[in-house]
Amino acid sequence: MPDRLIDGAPILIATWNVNSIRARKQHLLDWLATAKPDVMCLQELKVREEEFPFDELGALGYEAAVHAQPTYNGVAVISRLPIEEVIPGFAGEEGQARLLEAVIQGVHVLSVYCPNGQDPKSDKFEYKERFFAALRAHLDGLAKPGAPLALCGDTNIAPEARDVWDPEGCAGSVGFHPREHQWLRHLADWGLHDSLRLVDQRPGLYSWWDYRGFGYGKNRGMRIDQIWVSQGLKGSVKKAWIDVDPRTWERPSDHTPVLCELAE
DNA sequence: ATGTCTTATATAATAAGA
Repeated sequence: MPDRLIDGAPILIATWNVNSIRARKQHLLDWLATAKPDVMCLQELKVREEEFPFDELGALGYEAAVHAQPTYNGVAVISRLPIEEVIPGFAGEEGQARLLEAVIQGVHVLSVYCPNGQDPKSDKFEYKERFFAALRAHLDGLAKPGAPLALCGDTNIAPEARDVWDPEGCAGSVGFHPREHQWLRHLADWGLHDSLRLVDQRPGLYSWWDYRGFGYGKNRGMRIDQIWVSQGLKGSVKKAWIDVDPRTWERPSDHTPVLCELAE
C-alpha cells in the first residue's frame, strides 16, 4: 500500500473550463472566494500567459502554473498549497496547450483540456483519438497507478448513459460515441477512477450545457468534465460534486466547476 | 432545431469552437 498522502486537513480540488479567463475572471474570483478550493485546475484560458491574472489570484492566496497560447486552449493549475514542480505540455499536444502537471504535496495534479473532436467524420476526431492514446502513454511514463495522481479537466467525453441528457439522441455523436468510450476506458485502465462515481450514482449530473438552443434552461447537459484519481488516491476521496450555480450567472462559461475532497 | 451563442482578433466582420 502506498503511504498516506493527505496529512491533516482535507484538500479540496476543483476543475473548471472557464471558456476564456479574461471573460470569466470575475466569475472565477467570486467563485474562489466562496468555494475556497485548495487546488484548482482551469481549462480554455484563451489568453497569452502574460495576460493571465497572476496578481489578482495571488491576492486571494493562489500561486499559478500556466501553459497557454493566444486565442485557443490553455490550461493552468492554481494552488493555495505550494507548487513543488511544474511540467507544462506533453508529446500528444501537437502544438496546442492542453495539459499541465503540477506536483502539490507530492500529488501529481494534471489539468487537461482534451480536444472536442467536432464530428466523428472530422479529422479533428482523429486528433482526439491520438490525444487520448498519447495521454495514456504519458501516464504510463509518468507514474505508477499506486502513486497519488489526479487527472482533472474537460475530457469532452461523457462516460456513461446516465451522464447525458438524451442517451439515445446523443449516441454516436461527439462526446458520447462508442469509439470515444473505448479511448476513455483505455485511459482509465491505467488505474484511474472517476471520483464523482465513487460517491454518487445519480443520473443527470452535468458539468456542461450547450449555449445553443437554451441548453441550460432545458437541462440538456452532459458530464464531460471529471476528476479522475489514481489507485493511490482512491481511498482518500470523501466527497465529490458539481457546483451548478456559476452556470446560472450572467454571461457564464458553458461549463461549471467539478469538485472533489480528499482526506485521510 | 445542423441550430446559435460564445470568444477571439490589427475593433468590423469573420473564424472557429461547442
